[in-house]
Amino acid sequence: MPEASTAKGRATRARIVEGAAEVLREQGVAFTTLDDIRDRTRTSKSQLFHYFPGGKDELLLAVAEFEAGRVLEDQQPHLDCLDSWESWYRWRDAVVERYELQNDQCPLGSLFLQVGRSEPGARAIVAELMRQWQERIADGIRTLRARELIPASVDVDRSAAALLAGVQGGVSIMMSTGSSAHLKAALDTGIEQLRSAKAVAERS
Amino acid sequence: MPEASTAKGRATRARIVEGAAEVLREQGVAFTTLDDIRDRTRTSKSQLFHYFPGGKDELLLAVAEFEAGRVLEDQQPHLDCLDSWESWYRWRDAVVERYELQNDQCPLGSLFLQVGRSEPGARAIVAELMRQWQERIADGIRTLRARELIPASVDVDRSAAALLAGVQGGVSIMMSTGSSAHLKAALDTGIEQLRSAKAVAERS
DNA sequence: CCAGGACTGGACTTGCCGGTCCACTTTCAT
DNA sequence: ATGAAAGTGGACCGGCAAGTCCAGTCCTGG
Repeated sequence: MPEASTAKGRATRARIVEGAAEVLREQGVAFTTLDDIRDRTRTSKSQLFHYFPGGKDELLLAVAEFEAGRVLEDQQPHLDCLDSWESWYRWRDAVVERYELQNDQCPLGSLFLQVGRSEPGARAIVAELMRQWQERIADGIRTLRARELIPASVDVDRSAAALLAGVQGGVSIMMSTGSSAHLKAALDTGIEQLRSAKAVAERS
Repeated sequence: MPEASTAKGRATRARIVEGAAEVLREQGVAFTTLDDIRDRTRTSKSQLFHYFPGGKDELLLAVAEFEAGRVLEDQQPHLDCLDSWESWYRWRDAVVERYELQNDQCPLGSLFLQVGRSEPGARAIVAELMRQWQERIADGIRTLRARELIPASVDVDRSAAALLAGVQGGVSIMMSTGSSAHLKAALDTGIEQLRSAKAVAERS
């Protein structure tokens, strides 16, 4: 993978990835051709193959990486300070809003399915995103525990895993139904479970 | 959509759908051609188009319907009697086992992404499956409430929605990571939340 | 037994789309 | 300034897979 060595080249490469991401979100991987991407990014076939010698697969992989980065970036500010119940609800709102905006397109999900089997790289990208995301949530839960908002008995990693699963499921259900009800339900019950953990612990 | 009018015809149609489902699970929609399906089902192009005049899309839709049916069928016995904590854990085990077996293939997910945008029918199938599935879970929760294992204050529909979201997310994460940890975490914390609801209610 | 429709086989067409090629222009180091 | 390397444009190729066609064969009812 020959990295572009001039400023112009790097700009073109970036333009391709971002433009491709747009088109892919709009049309879905299955219905997007290199020509669509070429049109959108005002480039030519040779440029596409110049920057991505591995062809479409390599380009899709780059887009997947790009999109994966954005997922966390968008939540960064909220994920960074999950230290009070209010902050957890702010995060909740941010997640819901983010996915409501890009109504029924989960760029990563579809990208993964397209490249998935052939490229182990795609799996790695998604797996790594999940790992980081979950770690951030776990950090937030640990903060709560440090502040004694929840008891020490809470299984941090399992709670984080469950919460993440709820978000993923909420999003994927939203894609077929168009409604964010499940996403909200998952987030709300997940947070409430944490909040109620103290009560449960104290009673026993 | 001319339904086959002879026994032989119906058998062939069924063979096509079931065989196509197999191939699709094995290779993924993106990498499956009509010829693959033709080979597997020992049929010919003309038969494929005879039974599915709408071409590949129509066939994929039929497969989606078939797969959707199986999802609920497989859980039917457990979903039907969610009346004790033990039964909930049996259901949990059944779900985990089911998805661990078909390791990294969510037939519906990928089918949806392929046909999705073009055919509103695909959305409808998935949405309907979700609706029914959630309703079954909600029924189970209502049973618990009727037996006073959980307090009346529990929001049945929201809890069911959250649980379903957790399952969906757990499955989709499993597809990229290969691990069922998230699915288990989501199911376990979901059920535990129900169990602890009584404690929380009594304390307040 | 014999029409007529249901069903089957597979060769053929068609168009799309990933990928290649090469001629050309721009950039930049010396 | 100049030539090599980087970057760009777009015509072209070739294969693949969806979809068509028609010539059959097999049921079924009368």
